[in-house]
Amino acid sequence: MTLKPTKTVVAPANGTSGTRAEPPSSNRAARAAERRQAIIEAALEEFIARGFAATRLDDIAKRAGVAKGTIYLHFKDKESMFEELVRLVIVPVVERLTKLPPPAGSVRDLVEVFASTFLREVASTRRGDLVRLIVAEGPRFPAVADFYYREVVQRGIAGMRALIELGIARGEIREKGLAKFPQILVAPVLISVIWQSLFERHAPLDAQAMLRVHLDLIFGERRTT
Amino acid sequence: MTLKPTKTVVAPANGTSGTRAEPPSSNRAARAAERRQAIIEAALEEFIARGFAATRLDDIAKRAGVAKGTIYLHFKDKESMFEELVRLVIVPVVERLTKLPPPAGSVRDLVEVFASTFLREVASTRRGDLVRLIVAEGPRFPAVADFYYREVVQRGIAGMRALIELGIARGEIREKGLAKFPQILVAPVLISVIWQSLFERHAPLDAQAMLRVHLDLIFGERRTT
Amino acid sequence: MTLKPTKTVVAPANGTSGTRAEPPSSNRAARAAERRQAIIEAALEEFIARGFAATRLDDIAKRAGVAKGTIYLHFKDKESMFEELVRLVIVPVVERLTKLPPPAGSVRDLVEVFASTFLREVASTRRGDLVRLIVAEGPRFPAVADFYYREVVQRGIAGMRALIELGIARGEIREKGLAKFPQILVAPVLISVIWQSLFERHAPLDAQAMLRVHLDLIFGERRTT
Amino acid sequence: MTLKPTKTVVAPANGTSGTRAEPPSSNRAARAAERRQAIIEAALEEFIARGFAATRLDDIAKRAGVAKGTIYLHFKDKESMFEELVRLVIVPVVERLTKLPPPAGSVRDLVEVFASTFLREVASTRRGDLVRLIVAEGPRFPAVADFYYREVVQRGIAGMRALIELGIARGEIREKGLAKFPQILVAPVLISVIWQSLFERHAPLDAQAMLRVHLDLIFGERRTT
DNA sequence: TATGAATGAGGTTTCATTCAT
DNA sequence: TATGAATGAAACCTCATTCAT
Repeated sequence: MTLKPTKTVVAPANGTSGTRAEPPSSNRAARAAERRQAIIEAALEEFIARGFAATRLDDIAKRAGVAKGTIYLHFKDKESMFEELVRLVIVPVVERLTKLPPPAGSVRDLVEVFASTFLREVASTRRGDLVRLIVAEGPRFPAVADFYYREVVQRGIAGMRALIELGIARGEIREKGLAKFPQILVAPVLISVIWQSLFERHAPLDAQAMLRVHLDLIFGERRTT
Repeated sequence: MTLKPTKTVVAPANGTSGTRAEPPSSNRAARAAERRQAIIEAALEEFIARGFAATRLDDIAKRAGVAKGTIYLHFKDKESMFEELVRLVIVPVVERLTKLPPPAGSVRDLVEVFASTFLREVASTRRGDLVRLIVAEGPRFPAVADFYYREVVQRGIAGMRALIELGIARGEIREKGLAKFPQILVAPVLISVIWQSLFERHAPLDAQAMLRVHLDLIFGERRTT
Repeated sequence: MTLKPTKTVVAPANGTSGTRAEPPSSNRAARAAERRQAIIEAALEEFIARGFAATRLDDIAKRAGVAKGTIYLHFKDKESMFEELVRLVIVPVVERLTKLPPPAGSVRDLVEVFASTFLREVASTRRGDLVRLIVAEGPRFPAVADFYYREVVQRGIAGMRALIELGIARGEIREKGLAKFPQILVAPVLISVIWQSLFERHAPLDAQAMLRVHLDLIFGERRTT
Repeated sequence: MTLKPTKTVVAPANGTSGTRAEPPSSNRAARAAERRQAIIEAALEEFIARGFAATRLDDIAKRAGVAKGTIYLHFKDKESMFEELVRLVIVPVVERLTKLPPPAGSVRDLVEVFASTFLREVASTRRGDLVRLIVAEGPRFPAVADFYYREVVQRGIAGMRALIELGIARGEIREKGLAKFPQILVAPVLISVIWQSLFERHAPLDAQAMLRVHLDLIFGERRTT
């Protein structure tokens, strides 16, 4: 449950840090941090691809380019690796989103910018699959579901609700009941994420377009596109 | 929870229940069908509770009250049992839903009846978890995802689209873009299902109420409650 | 801690039970019991030869002629196998010893018969090594030490004390303090057991002769050898 | 196998404790010897507490306050560390005991002083557990058993035998057979050591008192306490 | 048809040992 | 000399699958 703040290893003076498989970087601590990062990324890929139970630590190690034992220098066991992983990936996303919008312009613009950013940065990336992973494993990992609820869902709902109430107050939103169910606002975004994972090859979905239609429903049709 | 379309197992009239000391049914074929049904139900419970990989055939057998070997008399292996299971559970639901609506009254009424039925019969039952199970395991079981897409999603989308177009034609629905994204119509329902599984203990969600608000968005506020 | 009374599988009607590696005996239960017995014997050998930690379940399985998994059909894990093993081996020995002596003749004769029996049946057999095993692993297996104390040591001490007091009352034993330390009576026996395990190849020890000298010390020299 | 009493580690008189910030000793050699001693003590504790196989070098290192790698600067590997350890601990004890008694007074006094000293210095200290450790690991470490036999047992037996023969010659000991089995003389001491390790919490044993009773058996009851 | 004991491949985890720093 | 991150062989244990009864 402790958060292990990713060992904010300040990139060593030489600029050669960063991407994987780099030649031996400056000091030991930095190399360790690199390995850790490689493990995290590899684990995320594997967990997303196979789910928790079907993921083999062997594969994670191989993908990360480390020995199996090395994983245990960074994580207590498979289970806590999974839980910590979710935190490690979610936290920076949440941080970015919370400090995002300089609240200017109409509520609709605000929502649209926000949702578009989310779609761009989450829905169509590995992090989108993470959402599906949480949906999939949540019931078996209450700690993960709890964390996700507290850090993402609850805050998200609260933020949406504030926006909706602002919209209602300003007359941008007609449907007053919406304030009770901010989930409706983000429903299509979640649908997009899941759709991409499961049905993209059957029928691609233009998430951005769908989002605009949804916002039209809420805010009324746009005059100027 | 009991699913049994199979209920056509009405005990045939012969009294030859003889061979051993079993209480309920009569001939071998019937007993086999019963066992099969028990296995299906047990497997569904277990798969939903733990996911595919973490489910043990041992537990399924125990829950079904049969020996482990018996499972292999009915299913080739764990994987095909899972795939077949999804079909077995989905098919009757789809059948029921397709022959549902005596198409009378307004489109909104139609949608509302339909969605309410769905919420009642699916979202708040074991079958709701099945949806989450498919979301969870879909990527590892393309056959399942494909089947689900063909049988449920595609038809559902088509049906929704027809309804939406009818609504637009009749003037009940203003937002014409909706016909391109019928997903929006069902988005809150899916949200409900997922919410129940993951966050119910944090914050219960009144799915029916949320649905009404959503329909208000689409059809305009109801005059008479 | 439960004792699992060795599944007193009454030897099947045919006399072909018993020693290992027998061709498939009558019924399944019997075969299972045979396997169980083979595992117990193999485990005892291995634990004695290597100690708890250094013993590999793989080797036990190999020696017992079963697959690794089979062990887990009979024992929860390595640790409880070890603990149960000690019980399984000790119980019958204790039973035999407790119902042993038809109390006739002098105390010395009684003690000598008893101790000789013990030396013959325990000290110079695999069961002697078991004593050393318990000495070795006792501190890490309090449950084993406790069981051994309750079942063997405490009873043994009590029995010895009764004998000693009888000897004192009859005038066979002069040293009255002995009743407070019955351990002295059995000390040479234990020494023998340990000596055999460790130093036999350096200098063999005639346990029976040593025992006689020790008894001479206690009861006074024998008139007739 | 090298023996290094090393206790010549008296800090040399130079004050050049400089290089880093260590409190106690002065030059490199001295610091190394200190570390070595710390490792030895830590290892002894751990081996006694857990046995050879279950002891982790990690724990030894931690307890000794050195890094894991440092151990390998002093010992070839775990196994030879164990063997060397036994020697290192036993040698000084043997030395002390061999040069102990200025042989004066009765044989009984001699034996009593000797055994009491042993009980005080060995049986009730960490070194007592070492005896149990040797009993436990002896069969797997012939080198250890051999060494122990040569250095301790053989000498001890010889010494005891000499004393016993002296006692017999002087008429202090009646039982002539004792000379053939000096083991009897020390049996209660060994019993004490083992008893302390295994059963002390069940029933404490007054080793000194037991020893006196035993000596009374051999030498006849004491007239004057 | 039904059983469940038996199997053994394969997974997670530990830990003695090495080696670049 | 000392470190401790990294390794990977090897241990324990699980569980899908088989097959004699």
